[in-house]
Amino acid sequence: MSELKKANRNVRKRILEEAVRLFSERGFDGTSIQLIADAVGIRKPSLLYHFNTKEKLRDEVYEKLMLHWKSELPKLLTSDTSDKDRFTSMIKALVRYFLADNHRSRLSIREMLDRPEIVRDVVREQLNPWVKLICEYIQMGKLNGVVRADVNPEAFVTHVIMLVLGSVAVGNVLAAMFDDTQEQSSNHQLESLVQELERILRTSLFEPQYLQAELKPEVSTVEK
Amino acid sequence: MSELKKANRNVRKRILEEAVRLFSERGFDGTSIQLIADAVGIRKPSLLYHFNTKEKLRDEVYEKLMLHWKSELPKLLTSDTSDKDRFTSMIKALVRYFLADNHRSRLSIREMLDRPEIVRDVVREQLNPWVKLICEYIQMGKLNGVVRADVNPEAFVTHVIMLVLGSVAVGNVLAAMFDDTQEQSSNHQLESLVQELERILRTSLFEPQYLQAELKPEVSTVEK
DNA sequence: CCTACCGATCGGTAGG
DNA sequence: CCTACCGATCGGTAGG
Repeated sequence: MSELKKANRNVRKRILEEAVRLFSERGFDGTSIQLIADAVGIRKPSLLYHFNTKEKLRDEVYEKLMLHWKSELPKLLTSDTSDKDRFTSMIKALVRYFLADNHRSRLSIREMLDRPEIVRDVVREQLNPWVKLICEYIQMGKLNGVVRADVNPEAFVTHVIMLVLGSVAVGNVLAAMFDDTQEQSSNHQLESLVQELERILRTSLFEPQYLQAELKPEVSTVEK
Repeated sequence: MSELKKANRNVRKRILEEAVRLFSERGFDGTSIQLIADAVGIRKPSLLYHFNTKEKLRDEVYEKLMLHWKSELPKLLTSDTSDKDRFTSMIKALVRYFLADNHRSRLSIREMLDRPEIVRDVVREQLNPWVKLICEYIQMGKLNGVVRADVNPEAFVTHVIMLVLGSVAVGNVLAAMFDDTQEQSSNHQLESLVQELERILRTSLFEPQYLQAELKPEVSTVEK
């Protein structure tokens, strides 16, 4: 019996993996459960045994996305480093997370486009306290003179997330504007995109005198 | 006969309008031609008389998106203002265009996610010369000492587009992170988002001594 | 611009 | 986890 349960859990896991991949590549409406079942190597009704409806599958896919931050944000924000380092490591964590698997960023953006009201509610309920804490740190940075006085903390944080998500999800599509030859190694493109992203954020957040290399690029862990 | 043609063109136009709206809200795969026909107030086969297939309709929707920049970019870039003003007015034009109708930004992002290879090719063919010109201006700005020496022109321009698209398309979804009460006027949210966007770009592009208010916010024309 | 109609595929169920 | 099957909807065509 425990054998069966373990086997079931493995199939469940594989269904979720293929769903993540296909939803991110083709969108929810562009992906039939038949297609997911084929990718896993099972029949459609078997998939529906694990996830009663297509909606349930979607919900679980996105739940997994949020779960990471619900557990990670508290850790990042309660570490006892200086404000400046804390903010820096926040951005690094963001970049690292989405860079490790670019399905995650595409999935996030698609969900914001497809179900804006639902994402609004989830984001508000789950992220609000942590994100407000970040803003308080930025405010403290202003008082310290580390952070520029004209920064709008809420809007700034929003743009940080937007830039990271955007760079990973569609960065190399937009960067094609500059290819005059054929497509070059998109990995190098993404790397310089992330480097410039960090420069932009660093420069626009901190007062000039604190502008040494707080945000060293660290893009070695590009994968998949 | 000319009466008929005029009537036909009006229906065609209305089909395109509803397609733009529905594709941007629900995505291509999430929008049936039946749904579009209903919105226009005609039958499905009538829609297919104007656009032989659903793909043709999609193509024309996105062609309209590109056409604007193919005609606008040359004008913006050949105006004889200073480099600094030129770059500033570029960003203003970007913001104004996408702010005027947020379907445009959602549509653009969706297409980048759904058909990355096709968008790559279109973007490379249509935008490459103009976007490279922008980079040359930034390079000149570096030599003048107006632009910061550590700017990566290509990556910077990519991020500019990403920030504008992202802010208009999903800005108020992300900004919900900060609502602790109910949803506040999302118009005000978007306004401060754009203002911070311009601050970030200005600060990270120009050398400090050229940092007066080149990019005055100008968000009064929010519509739809 | 319409009615009438098509095969294919959609998400999902019955029953084992 | 499977076979067999369901009604509904998909994009599209014939013909006027």
